[in-house]
Amino acid sequence: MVAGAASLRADAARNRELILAAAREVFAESGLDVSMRQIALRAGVGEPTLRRRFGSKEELVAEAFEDKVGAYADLANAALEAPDPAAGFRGFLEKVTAMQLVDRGFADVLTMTFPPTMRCEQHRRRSYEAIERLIAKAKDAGVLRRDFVAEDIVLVLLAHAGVVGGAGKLAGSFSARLLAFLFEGFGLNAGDALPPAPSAAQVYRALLRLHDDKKQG
Amino acid sequence: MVAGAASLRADAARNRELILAAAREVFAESGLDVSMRQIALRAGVGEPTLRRRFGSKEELVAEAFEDKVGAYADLANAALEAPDPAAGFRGFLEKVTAMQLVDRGFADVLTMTFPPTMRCEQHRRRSYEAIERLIAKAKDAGVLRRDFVAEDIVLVLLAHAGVVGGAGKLAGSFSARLLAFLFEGFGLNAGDALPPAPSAAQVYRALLRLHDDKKQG
DNA sequence: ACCTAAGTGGCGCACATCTTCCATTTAGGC
DNA sequence: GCCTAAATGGAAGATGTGCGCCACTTAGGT
Repeated sequence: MVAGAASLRADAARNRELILAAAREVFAESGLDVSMRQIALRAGVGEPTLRRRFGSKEELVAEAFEDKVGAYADLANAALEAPDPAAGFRGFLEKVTAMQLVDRGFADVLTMTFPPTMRCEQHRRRSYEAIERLIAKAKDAGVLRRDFVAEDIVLVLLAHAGVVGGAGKLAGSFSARLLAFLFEGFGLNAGDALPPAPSAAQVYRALLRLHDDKKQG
Repeated sequence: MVAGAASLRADAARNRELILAAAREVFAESGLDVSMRQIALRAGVGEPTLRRRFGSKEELVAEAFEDKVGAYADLANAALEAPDPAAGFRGFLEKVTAMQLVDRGFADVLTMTFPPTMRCEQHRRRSYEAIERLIAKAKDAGVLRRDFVAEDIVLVLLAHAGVVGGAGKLAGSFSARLLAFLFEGFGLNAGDALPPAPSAAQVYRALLRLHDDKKQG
């Protein structure tokens, strides 16, 4: 087979893909804190099989999200092509946070680092270079405050992950509002109107739901 | 005894306080995701004793943080007295986020809600009223954007909790920088310089450390 | 068709957590 | 000082998790 580990028997390779697909599903729904057993169950294979293919959860996570981290790096590079530096920079953050919004596992992956040998980490480094150039371009165009640094992107991803992880059904609403505040703080397109805020009752219910989740797991 | 549950034998009441003190310590260090056993161990009591006094972790958390949530509400009210509305509002958020910074458990507590009967929740409601007035005052003084709402405070607390929870040793640095960006986005004291950013290498190590933490537990 | 090695998963082990039961201990009114 | 009811924690059950053994199955070259 073209992909994956070298010289794997056909049925084994198929199971490997089943596992990766299942892992992507489960991680997206429930974040990275799921048991290997749940993933094996979803994939329809036994636990030992999962463990044989992926020695640790770290390996599984890295491989399951390799494509998405690659897409993340591609996004950063694509943003460099945008004619308007402000729109490019802003669009990049909007797209990335949207990915965090629909994949709780990916939100976590974006805020960790892997051993440098993994492809995931190489994508991350590739993205870093693009991001630095993206920032420089925006600064040169005068649309981004000059004391902004590439590490602030990590700050954004951490803050956004915290919001989407804790806001339950209001994640989308809070996400858009956080971005609006931050864009304003970054010096991008000053004076824009905020997206609508949730009501106090909605917030109360959303935080109560989060609380119930913690009780269960 | 004056405090706590009614008509508890002296030794039982003492153990109750030991448990609360231990819980505050452990929660502050490691967040709310610690086992009841660890808390019992730290308190020097058996698990069944802990469970008898506090039927669920929810109760224990609520009581352990009651004072801090009360202090939070007091902060909001005290901020109303500040002569400068901008400084009052800003100082409130700085103090609250500082509390999140030194107490990982409190950071989580601030972003959940409890059943309305608990004192914790009553403090939260008290704080909500003060915050609404604080916001109105700042808006009237023209130092806060008019589309800001009280629910955005929750947004700040969620985002900040995400940052301090995920940044490891860089929590302080990231915290200050996030606040600076948000204050700018809120329309407070425009044009301030940012606090210094961490280096790329520091960020890499901090996120690697977070990653190791996840591997362990 | 057959045979061998790769692949598989049921089963059991070790460990951590939450929960309950009950024999022992101890506080504090008398 | 005694005696009772309150309080305690060791021990054991139930569940969920990571891990390894080993007999069974099956792919795929011959």
